[in-house]
Amino acid sequence: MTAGGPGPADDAAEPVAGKQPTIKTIAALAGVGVGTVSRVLSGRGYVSPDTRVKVESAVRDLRYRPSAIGRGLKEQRTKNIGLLVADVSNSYYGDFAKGVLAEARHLDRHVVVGSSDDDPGAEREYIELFLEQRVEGIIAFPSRENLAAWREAQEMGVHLVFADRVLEELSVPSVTVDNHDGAYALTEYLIALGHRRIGYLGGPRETTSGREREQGYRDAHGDAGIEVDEELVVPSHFTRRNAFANALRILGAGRLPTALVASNNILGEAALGAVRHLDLTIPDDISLVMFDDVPWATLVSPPITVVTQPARRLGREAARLVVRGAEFTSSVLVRTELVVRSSAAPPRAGD
Amino acid sequence: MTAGGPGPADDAAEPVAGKQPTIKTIAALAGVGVGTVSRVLSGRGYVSPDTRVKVESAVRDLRYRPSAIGRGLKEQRTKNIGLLVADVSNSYYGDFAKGVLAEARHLDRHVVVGSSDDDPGAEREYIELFLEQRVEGIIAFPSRENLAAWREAQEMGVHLVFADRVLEELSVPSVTVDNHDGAYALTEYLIALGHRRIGYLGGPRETTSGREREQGYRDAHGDAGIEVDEELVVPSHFTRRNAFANALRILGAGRLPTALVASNNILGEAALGAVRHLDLTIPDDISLVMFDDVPWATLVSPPITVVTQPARRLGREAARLVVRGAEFTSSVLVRTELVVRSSAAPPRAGD
DNA sequence: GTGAAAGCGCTAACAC
DNA sequence: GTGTTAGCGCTTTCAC
Repeated sequence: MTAGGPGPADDAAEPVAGKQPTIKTIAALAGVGVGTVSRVLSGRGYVSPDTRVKVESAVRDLRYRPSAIGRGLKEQRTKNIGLLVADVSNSYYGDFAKGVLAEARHLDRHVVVGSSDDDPGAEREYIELFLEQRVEGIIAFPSRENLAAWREAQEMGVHLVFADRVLEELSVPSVTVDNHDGAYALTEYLIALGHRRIGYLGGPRETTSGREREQGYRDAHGDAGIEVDEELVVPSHFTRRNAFANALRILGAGRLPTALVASNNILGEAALGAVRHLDLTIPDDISLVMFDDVPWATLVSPPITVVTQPARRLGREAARLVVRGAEFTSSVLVRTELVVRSSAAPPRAGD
Repeated sequence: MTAGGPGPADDAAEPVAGKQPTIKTIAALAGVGVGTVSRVLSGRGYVSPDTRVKVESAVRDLRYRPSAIGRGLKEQRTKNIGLLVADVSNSYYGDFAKGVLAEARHLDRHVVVGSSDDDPGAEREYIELFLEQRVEGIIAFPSRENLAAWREAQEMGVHLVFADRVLEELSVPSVTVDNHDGAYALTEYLIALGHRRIGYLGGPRETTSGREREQGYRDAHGDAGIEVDEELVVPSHFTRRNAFANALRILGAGRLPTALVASNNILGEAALGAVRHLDLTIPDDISLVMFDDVPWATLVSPPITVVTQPARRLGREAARLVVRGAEFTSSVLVRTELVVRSSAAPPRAGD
């Protein structure tokens, strides 16, 4: 730092591979006690300017970095938070993670990430791991299969924040969008265009978000006095293969629906793929709308009408809540927004 | 575990919020010494079956989880590795991260993630943070601005693995694709179709990958005896706004190129957006090919011809290398693969 | 104002 | 076989 540029040799103060200086090393070099070094570093307590300078220069010379492990042991907690998503490569989770990371950095926290691939076993392992790491909190898209594990984590005093869905048995703060509202808006929009046979490619009914969205779809029908054709309502897992097969199933129903609602980005991708596969034209043969405003929604033609979830913002909120150790009552619920583009049109006469 | 189901009260053995049992607690409950508990848990050394049972049951009763902090302090290292990407929400990095996480889990490692947004300052902070955390290794997409910091990390004995690009001054193992080859294949393919005015929307020339890809584009021209029109070669940062502006710049050049190569997914997205913005038709008005086989490449019409990078596999390899503490000479270089779809066609007669 | 020392949870060396 | 103990790096209390 003093000389500017990577000058080859100052003295004998070069750090050696694998041997990191400890606070004791610094104390010795500065000719003071370890307590003093600690005081200088933390800024707590008084040190004479003279001593301070000596310590600081020793710190620089040896490129000393206090060990988070040593500190963590003493303070009985880390500044780490665990983030558990279903699939890091899904851009929705990616956006969410981005929000978490940004806020975490801001709050001087570090994020250990797990990707469970929707496998409850993997989820469980990650919970266990986070607990062993003594993380300060965990942000997760939880599955009910691990209810007991989540409860235990909570009882151990780990701050929990759930995202997207909720486990009703547990009083855990959450960040979610208004799922019912979003699905309702999408469906209502299609109904207003004149559609009466609307397919619904939904998420698993095991999650609250899956159920809420489906209910939104159903309520939009009910409020318009339209009956839902159960053949057109298909819950699906979020794997690409599964989603594609289920999309085909809807499109292969007795009579082709005139419109289709996909309840997240993976399902939307599958729906679009299936539509293409069957050589159908959007919106002439079928209208398509979906949850999540992914980058490709405006790249395809026609651009897709969507309901957006502010994933990044939800991530930021989650990080804030988890660090604060917020109560259940501080849960964040944000509204979705309908973005109308060109993938839906009135059904053809005769349909 | 014994009773199955979350039975309300066994005894007084319920864990209390915030107070986690330590090895000493277990030892006391089992009526043995802490060393014995440690031996049972680690499986090293002998313990009588009798004692083992007592310890194990105490562990279960108290839901004891050994503290990674305590262990880390003693063993002078953690099982954490740092992963530093430019943008977690970019699906390329997401895929890469997925590979890293999968392999890390397999190797019993945990991953602390940072997202630098291509900001060298943020990158530096993350390096610092990883070092304080005493991570075992770091996987990163490095920027040359932090050469000194990376060197220092290496000197401290932290295992480094670079991805995508390389810092030539440092002898660090890397996982990369054959950048030159990929860009060459893309360009050569266009030339074979008859194109002579091919635009190139590339990455920053500061990175080795940016330079190598551009050189591939140039060499394909050279080998075909075609001169490159410098006006058509535009390096760009990977921000969406920047990329879009640069794409427009190429498409607004003196004479419209008949084809365009985008050197990664963000640039491809921008290129496609710009093409749409100008109301050009692919491939009639212009052919478009790109690096990275993103999900949307087959969702748009016509589907885009790409060169694929096996991001997930690269992530796995990176994790393996970093845990092994591999040498520079174990660097992994994988070939790209040209996937021909329908976004390129011979130029129109007269162009 | 500063040094010495205890103790956080764990492992490993050593004594029994 | 098993208990005891030292010590990992740090913070903090308590004498001086």
